[in-house]
Amino acid sequence: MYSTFMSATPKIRIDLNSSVPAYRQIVDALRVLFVEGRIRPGDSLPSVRRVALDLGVHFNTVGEAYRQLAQEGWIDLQQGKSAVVRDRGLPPPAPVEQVKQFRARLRAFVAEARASGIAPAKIVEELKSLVQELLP
Amino acid sequence: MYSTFMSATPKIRIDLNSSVPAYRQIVDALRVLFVEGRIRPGDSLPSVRRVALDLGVHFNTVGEAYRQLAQEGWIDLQQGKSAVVRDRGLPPPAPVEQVKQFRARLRAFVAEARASGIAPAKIVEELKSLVQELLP
DNA sequence: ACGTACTGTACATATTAAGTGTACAGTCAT
DNA sequence: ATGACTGTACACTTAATATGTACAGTACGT
Repeated sequence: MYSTFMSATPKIRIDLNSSVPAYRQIVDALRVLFVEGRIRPGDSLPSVRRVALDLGVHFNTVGEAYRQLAQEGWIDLQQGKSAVVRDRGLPPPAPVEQVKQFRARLRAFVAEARASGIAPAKIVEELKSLVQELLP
Repeated sequence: MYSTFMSATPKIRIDLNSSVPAYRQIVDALRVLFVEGRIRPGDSLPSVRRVALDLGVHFNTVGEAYRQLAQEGWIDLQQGKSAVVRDRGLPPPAPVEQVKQFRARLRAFVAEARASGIAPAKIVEELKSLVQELLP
């Protein structure tokens, strides 16, 4: 029988000094891997204790992140088994209100970057790079 | 004597149901106005009570936002006077580490948008729009 | 069948962050 | 001086986050 394994334990990094809570950083980091296809349906995630050890947080913190991801439809959780990535079809199209909110938050984000001294040229570079990845 | 006045009270909007705290939403919204030059050095901000009333929060919450902005060098605060926007030269160039962090957070942000059902085309549109504003 | 070692989970507690209420102190115009 | 406006300080409540500990399901070897 083939063993279920993860395509190399995904390495994520969080900043314990950040003002954004650890469990949300974990959710964000894993969601990036899902969206970008670096972890795929059928793969399983490392255990909450393993991740907790790697990141330096309590395993319940990771558990909360996993539950959040389950609620978003990214993974299936079942007690005793490891968390497995699930095939989450296309999400329903977002309402316009949410698009507006996205625009506002994006602006705030870029403004913060500019304010912190990141050169506009650098920012443009990053934005363009993302555009490239999204187009094809 | 000329009255000190704000170039039309800047209207900002926050989401009281959001998971990001109100005072930080206020900081973010005002910083956008500063960075984009919609509020300029010499202008004064509406009082903490005025803003609080508009947004539906307590004035101490606004006060905390103002103090944060003062610390970032955007405004001068003095008891008894209204908050006045200050000329904050160019920020010192950000270290590479911070640029990396910007990239990561930007990715997380876009991933969240995609996951929530915002069409990639829409996202690209917004990104390009920002690039346009940053280039000239 | 049983034990062992691994999964995620539930819940009480501790800690920290965020928001509020109220009183205060400075500025300015009248 | 007085009144009406500024921001501020601090005690307090509430909510969010993180942890500690005990539990329950699953897989696998014996």
